[in-house]
Formats: sequence, C-alpha cells, structure tokens
Amino acid sequence: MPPADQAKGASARSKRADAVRNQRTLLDAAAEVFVTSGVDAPIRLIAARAGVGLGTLYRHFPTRADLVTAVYRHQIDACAEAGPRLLAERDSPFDALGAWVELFTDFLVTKHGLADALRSDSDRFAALHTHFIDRLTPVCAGLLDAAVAAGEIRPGTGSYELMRGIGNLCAGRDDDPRYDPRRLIELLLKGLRLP
Amino acid sequence: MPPADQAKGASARSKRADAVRNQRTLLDAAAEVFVTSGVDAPIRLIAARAGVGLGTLYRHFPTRADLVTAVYRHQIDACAEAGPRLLAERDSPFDALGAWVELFTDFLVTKHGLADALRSDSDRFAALHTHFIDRLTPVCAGLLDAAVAAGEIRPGTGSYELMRGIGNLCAGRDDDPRYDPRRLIELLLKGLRLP
Amino acid sequence: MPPADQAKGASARSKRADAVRNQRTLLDAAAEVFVTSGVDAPIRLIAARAGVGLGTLYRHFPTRADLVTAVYRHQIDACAEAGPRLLAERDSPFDALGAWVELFTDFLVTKHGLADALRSDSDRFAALHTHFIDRLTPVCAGLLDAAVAAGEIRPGTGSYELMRGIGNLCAGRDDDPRYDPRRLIELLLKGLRLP
Amino acid sequence: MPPADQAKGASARSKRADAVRNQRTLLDAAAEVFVTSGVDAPIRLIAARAGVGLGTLYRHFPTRADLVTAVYRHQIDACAEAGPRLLAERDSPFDALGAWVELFTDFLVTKHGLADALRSDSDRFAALHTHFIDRLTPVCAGLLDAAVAAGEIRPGTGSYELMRGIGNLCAGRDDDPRYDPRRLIELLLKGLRLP
DNA sequence: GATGAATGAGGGTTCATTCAT
DNA sequence: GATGAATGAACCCTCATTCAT
Repeated sequence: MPPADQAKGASARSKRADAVRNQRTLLDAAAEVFVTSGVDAPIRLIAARAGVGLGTLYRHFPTRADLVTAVYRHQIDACAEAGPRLLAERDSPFDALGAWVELFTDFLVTKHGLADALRSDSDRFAALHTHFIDRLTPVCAGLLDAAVAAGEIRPGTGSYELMRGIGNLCAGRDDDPRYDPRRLIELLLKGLRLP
Repeated sequence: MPPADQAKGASARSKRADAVRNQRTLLDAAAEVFVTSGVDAPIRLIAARAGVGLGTLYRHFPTRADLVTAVYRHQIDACAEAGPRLLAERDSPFDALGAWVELFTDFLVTKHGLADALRSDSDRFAALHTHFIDRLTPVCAGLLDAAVAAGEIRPGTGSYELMRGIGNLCAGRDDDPRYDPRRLIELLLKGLRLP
Repeated sequence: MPPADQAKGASARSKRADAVRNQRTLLDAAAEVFVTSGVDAPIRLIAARAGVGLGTLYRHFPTRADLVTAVYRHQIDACAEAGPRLLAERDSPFDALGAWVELFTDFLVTKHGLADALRSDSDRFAALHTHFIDRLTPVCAGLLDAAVAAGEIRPGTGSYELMRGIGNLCAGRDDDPRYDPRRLIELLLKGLRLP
Repeated sequence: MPPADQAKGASARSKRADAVRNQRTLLDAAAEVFVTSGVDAPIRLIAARAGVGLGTLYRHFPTRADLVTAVYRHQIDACAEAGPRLLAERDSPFDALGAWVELFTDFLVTKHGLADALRSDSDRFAALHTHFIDRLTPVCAGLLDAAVAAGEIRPGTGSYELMRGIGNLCAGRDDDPRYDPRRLIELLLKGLRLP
C-alpha cells in the first residue's frame, strides 16, 4: 500500500501529464497544418489532425493567435537568445549579423506559415505580431547597431524593416526551384555591406 | 416594319456597347475594392460597387482570377513594354534595370492588392500568376542579361527570383513608417551591383 | 410581340412576387415555430420549416429581431389602431379599455411567443421591445387616461405597467386548464375599477 | 499502526463533512449565479463560483432542476409553513391571504430567477415545478378557501392560477421603474375582494 | 444579357455531459 | 468522492456560385 501522499501526487502529476501531452499533440498538429494550409487553416482541421475534440483545442488555445503564438514561441525565444551570443562569439558584428539572419531565415523558411501569419493584416494576429516584434526587434537592432558602429554596414536600415523584409522574402510557397529566399537575403546583406 | 437586319445590327451593336461599358465599370469597381479590401474581397462587394448584378459580373469574369488579371492587364502590359524601351534609352543596362524595377515597384505598391494575390497559394490565382510571369519574366530577364553581359552585376539571379522577391517585399499593409519596400529593393540592387 | 416595357414590368413584378411569397412563407413558418419552440428557436428550424435555404432567411431577415418584429408587426399595428376606434365606439372609456385589453390579450395568447420575446432580457430584442412599446404604450395610455378622467378607474397605474403585466400573465405554456390568463386579467381590471 | 476501523471511520466521517460543506458551498454559489445570470446560467459558472470541480456539482445535483429545487427549498418550506400560521394570527382570512401573498411575492422578487425557471417550458424544470406546486398550492388553497368561506372574496380563482399569476407578474428584469409587480398584485387582490 | 434571390457548404464558438485520473 | 480535461452536438453566420425570371 503506497503512501497516500505519493499516490495523490502521482495522480495529480499524471493528470497534468495527460493534458500536457495533448497540448503537445495539438502544437505539433497545428505546426503541420500551418505548413500545408497556412495559419488560417480551419480550426476543425487542426483538432482532427491532432485526434482531439474541438473543445480540447479551444480549452488549450482560446483564440487562434494563442495557438499560433504557442506554436512558434520556442523558436522565437531561441532566436532572441542567439543574438547576443553570436555577437560575442563571432569575429565581427557583420559576421554575427549574417549568422543571425541565417538563423532567422531558417526559422521562417522551415515554419513558413509564420511569415504569412505575421503579414496578416487581421487583428487576430496582433498579439503574435507584437510578441514577435517585441522579442526580436531589439536583438536585431543590437546586431545592426554594432555593425554600423564597426563601420561594416551603411546606416539607415532599421531592425523592423530588415526583419519584415526578410520575413516577406520568406513568405509564400517554397516549392519553386526558381525562387530561393536565401539568395535574395544574401544580396540584401551584400547591399548593406560597406566596402 | 424596319428591316430585320438593321434592327438586329443595332440591337447587337448597342448590346455590345452596353456590355463593354459594364465591363469597364466592373474593372474600375474591382480595382477600387482590391485596394481597400484586398483581392479576396467578397464578390458581391465588387458587383455592388459597380452597380451591376452578381450574374453580370460572373458573365464577364467567370473566375476571380479572370477579374484580377483583367484589372491589372493594362499595367502589366505597360510594364512589359517599358523594358526594351528603357534598355534603349538609358546610359547603361544597370540604369535601365534600376528604372524598370522602380516602375515595377510603383505598380505593385500602388496596386498592392496584386502583390498579395500573386503570393496567394490558392490555385484560384494560378492563371493570374501565369499571365504575370509569362508577360514580365522575359522582359526582366532581358534587362538582367544585358547588365550581366555589361559586367555591371554579378550573375546568378534569375528574373523570376528577382521579380518575386520584389513582389514579396511590396506585400502587406503599407501604413507603417518603419517599413519602406523601396529602401530594401534599393539594397537588393546594390547587392547585385559589381564594383 | 408585347411592348418591351410591359414585359420588363411583368418580369420585375413576377420576380418580386417570388421573393414576396418566400417572405410570406418564412413569416408563417417563423410564427409556427415561435409558438412551438419559442422565439429562440434555431434559425435552421425556421428555414427548414419554410422549405428554404438558410441564406434566404438571412437575406430577408438579417437578425432574429427583424424576423420576430416582422412576424408580429401586423398584429401590433392592428392593436394600435383599435385603441382610438374603441374609445369612439364604446359607451364608456372603461368599456373601451376592457375591449382593448381583450384584443391585446387575444393577440398575446394566440401568438404567445411574443410575450416571451418581450420579456427576453437579451439586447437582441431591444428593437422589437422598443417598437412594441412605442406603438402601443400611447394607445393604452389614452384609454387609461380617459377612464381616469371619467372617474371610472383609480389613477396610479401606468400604461407600460399594465401592458407588461398583461404580457407577463399571458406568458408560458397555456395547455394547463388550471391557468387562464383571461380570468386574472379580468380581476386586474376589476381591481382598477372604482365603484 | 492505528486500528483500521478508527482510521476508516475518521476518514468516512471527514468525507461526509467535506461533502456536506461542498453541498452548502454549491447551493450558495448557485443562488448567487441564478440572481445575476438566471437559472439557465452555464453549469461551469456555478462550479467555478463555488470553487469545486464540475464533477462534484454533478455528483450532488445530477440535473439542473435538482440544483434549482435545492436552492429554493428552504424558502419554499418557509412559505408553506407561513400559511396556517398567518391564518391563525391575522384578524381575517383575507388579511392572512394578503400577508401570505406579500411573503410569496418577496420570495419571487428577491430570487427572481425562480420566476423565470417556473415559467420555463422546458422539461428540465418539471421536477422543480412539481415540487413547488405540491408544496405551496395546498397552502394557498387553504387561505383562498377560508377567505371565500368568510365571504371576503369572490370564488372562482384557484390557488394554482393565483400563484402562477403572481409568479408571472414577478418575472423578468426588474430594473425598470415603470413596472412594479407589487402594485399589480395589489390590484389583483383588490379585484378578488368582495365589498 | 442582366438581375439578384436562393442555396448550402464551410468555418467559428459554446457548453452540457462524460469519464479517466 | 473530487477533479477538470475531453468530447461533440448544436448554434450562428458568411459568401461563392447557380439559375429562374
């Protein structure tokens, strides 16, 4: 006979574990669906893909923005944390900027539903947009400022502009071999570079 | 009793005049609505704005893509025709390319619903996309090739890629002062330029 | 060959006739459904009962309140017009009041969904409530005032209070032989009467 | 190791105490919620307000009617017991009837969600309705009969009819100064009175 | 040809009720 | 016993598209 406390604890924990697993399942399903059908995909589709009821989805993510934000939060955070680290590790601020842009691009290209969500004019994604901007703009600005201070790039390009530009370049279906956002982004950086 | 022929002819001609006027009205209405509500605006809205019935709109433009294409065909054509002319007029191919890109950008920025339509993954706009590409890609390619041949820009950037990149940069709401697609497009060209 | 004008007119009229018939059908269906399922009955039910599509119902009556109002407007108007007429016809103001109350009661009892709608606290029926009050309160007030002036009833009871009281008494299912709103309303008038 | 019996007993007893407390909490919460959101308030709201789980609520009150009945049982009982007492205390049966009606009215007005519940045509409240009727109708009938026997009121009004009438008059939102159910109920009694 | 009424699929959201923990 | 996560039926509403007039 196990101590009551332990049993209770286990029960409580396992309960949470179930919900957590569901949340995880939902996030995975949403990520997949976002890729194939965009972030405006029918809620029902996501629930079905996750194999849960509609209500379950609503319980975990009351609004669509909540879901989208949750889907991408990890990566947003990882991206934000990489900025200062790269600045410290790399030989030059421009190097760091390049590496960060690459990271950012990878993020957008692989989870490119995000790029679409960010461009959505609807207010539904205002919160996501805000989170995104609040979290990453300062990081990008730090890299840009350092590169400007080091005389490596020309001034005049804001972090919001650069990020949104990169985001835009990454948007849309990416199955056309004639279009590679990375090549254009590289040109963008080349255009920024001072001799 | 008037000659049948004459009556028929008159009727046919006046019908045609009516139909043409209707088509014109619809195109104008659609252009306006696209600007304010995007190319995904409800069909009824356009019909209402034009003051015609829904059926009339469908008769003239069976699919949404037909309508969008028609709305922008004039400008697409103008853009296409400008390519060779600029190449002849300007001092250098790169100059001509720059001027053409500016023209293209103006087109997309002012009728920016178009940029969104072009990116739309839905098949609904496949026809528009195709027309757009078929008409403009060769023009842009001519300019790029000339600039490469003149040693002004580095090779490796295709016309489709450049155009879609510019299109992407122009997409989305444009009321944010922090984001100016023209600045980024300028950087893109700078990145393309050889010293 | 009929004159064009006439043909056009006939066409326009017959078109309208169709729509009018549908509207009529919808009103009848709604009235029936309101009786059996209350004014909060599912919209689909009403559309189905009328044998039309959902969209048709929405076209004719964009909001539920529009539908409810339309269903009862005729009777409301008839009731409003009866007030002054009764005052002129009957021997005494109290007589007229009694007759009008009877009319009003008949209206509520037969279409008793209305009584429920009027009591609904939701804002959805604010418009109906307002129409109802605006239209009938003055009529009832005229009758009450006349009876007071004639010394037939005691003062102190407002028209809104009386009407809402009668409405309340008429509310609810009426298949219980133990409850007859008319008897209570008669008592109410008796209570109002001065010796 | 403590005797098993004792432990079991203690546990069982504490469980019962717990359950009783929970029931009490639920009743209070429900009463509050009924006032603000009506007796049709979402079940979750009540559980949340009580700070217990949904399952707990369902365990104690399997149907909504059970809950509503329980919430009002005390007052229903008090009302039932007041009848004979008033008949004994007051000078005349009519006096007693008036006092009882006042009591009954106070009950309905203060807990006015009840009046709505009683009118609800749904079967959900059949049980409540029944309990309500079974308990109070005889009491009211006793008062009416006594008043009739004393020659104070005219015969012909049943206790069910009177009670339901009063209930109806008390229903609906009560924040409109133009409508006071007590005034109408007073008229009703006046109408009942014999000279 | 033009009209716009009708259709109904499609997507969003709430909430009563069940049941695993 | 208590918990609250999960379920899904039931509503609501919009709009692309068809077709009778």
